[in-house]
Amino acid sequence: MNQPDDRQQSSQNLALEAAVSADEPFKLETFLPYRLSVLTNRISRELSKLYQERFGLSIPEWRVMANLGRFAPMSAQDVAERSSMDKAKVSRAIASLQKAKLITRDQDPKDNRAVLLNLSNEGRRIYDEITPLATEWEKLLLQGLGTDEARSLHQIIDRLHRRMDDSMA
Amino acid sequence: MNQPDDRQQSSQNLALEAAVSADEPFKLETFLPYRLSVLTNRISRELSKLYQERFGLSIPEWRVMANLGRFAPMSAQDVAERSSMDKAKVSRAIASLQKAKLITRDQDPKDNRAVLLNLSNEGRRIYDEITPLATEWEKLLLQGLGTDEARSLHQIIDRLHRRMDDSMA
DNA sequence: CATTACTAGTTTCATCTGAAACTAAGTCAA
DNA sequence: TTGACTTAGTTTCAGATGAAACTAGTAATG
Repeated sequence: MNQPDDRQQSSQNLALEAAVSADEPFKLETFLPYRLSVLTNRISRELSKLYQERFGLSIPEWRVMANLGRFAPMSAQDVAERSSMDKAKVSRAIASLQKAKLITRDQDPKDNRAVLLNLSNEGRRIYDEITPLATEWEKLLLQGLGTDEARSLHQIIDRLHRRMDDSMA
Repeated sequence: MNQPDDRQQSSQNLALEAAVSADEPFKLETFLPYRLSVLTNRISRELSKLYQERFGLSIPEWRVMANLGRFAPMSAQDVAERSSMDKAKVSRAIASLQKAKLITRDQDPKDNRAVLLNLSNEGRRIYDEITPLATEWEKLLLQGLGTDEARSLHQIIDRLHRRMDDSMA
């Protein structure tokens, strides 16, 4: 009746276990990439309401604007790098932002392939409207943490990025 | 062409700004939801190679398997809740896993709408092959952090989830 | 029981997505 | 110069996505 379950052998049988926990069951609920992903998607979904519902901006569109608001003039390539979005996505976001007249697109005099992106006046107006809301939202979220933890989180993110740079890719 | 941009003051001026004032420019590069999203997408993309390239599993498919490996038998609904994926996505992942014979799908005797999901033998075999690799990968990633930081990160994730539960949605 | 409301899971639809092909422009080297 | 190579950005294509409609079964109320 009781089917033998040999997939997880009791550790007595395995005197020579490697230290690396081959017999420990995999715990999804503490698997960090998974946890990060669940949390982040949740946060993104919620936050995106802020600019989707009220301003009709998609996430990629908002990201382009957010980058331009801070670093314009930039090329599409610059935006893609800074935002970790692929260039097709950036290209599409740029196209629709231009159609909505929220950004301007001028030829780069130094490189005829490239394009100089800026927020339009209207784009800047919207940017100036969204950013305080975003900041406010973030502040609300971070009230779940102590300032030490918030700082710590930033540091951890830095370190994980560095780790990815070095050893994971 | 080049409009003067008086909204974004050159950063030298800002060293002494009051902490929270409304006139501080929005700093995308320290905006936490954005940073989390960039990092997480990067991690997910990289990690997913582990089960995509070698086992042909998509991210949703692997998530379903990971949940079943740990908590089966479960309904599709259970999986959706646990993994924070919407039910359509789960449904599609289940369909393709069943086609690949990696899971079994039985009627729940207590509720004819619901379905009892389990890993098949083959599914379990693959699960048992992937999980040590995933664990290993995670360990590699976490070598960027001290154990204190890793623990702290888990706690921070918990707190942010709680914060979302309470006040953000 | 009926009627109504709800839940599990699937399907449809319009949109979004990433990868790769593509166009056009710049660079390099002989 | 020319040709080979690289880069910026767009487009194409096949597949993935989320929202909402839908089907079928369950629960709650009278």
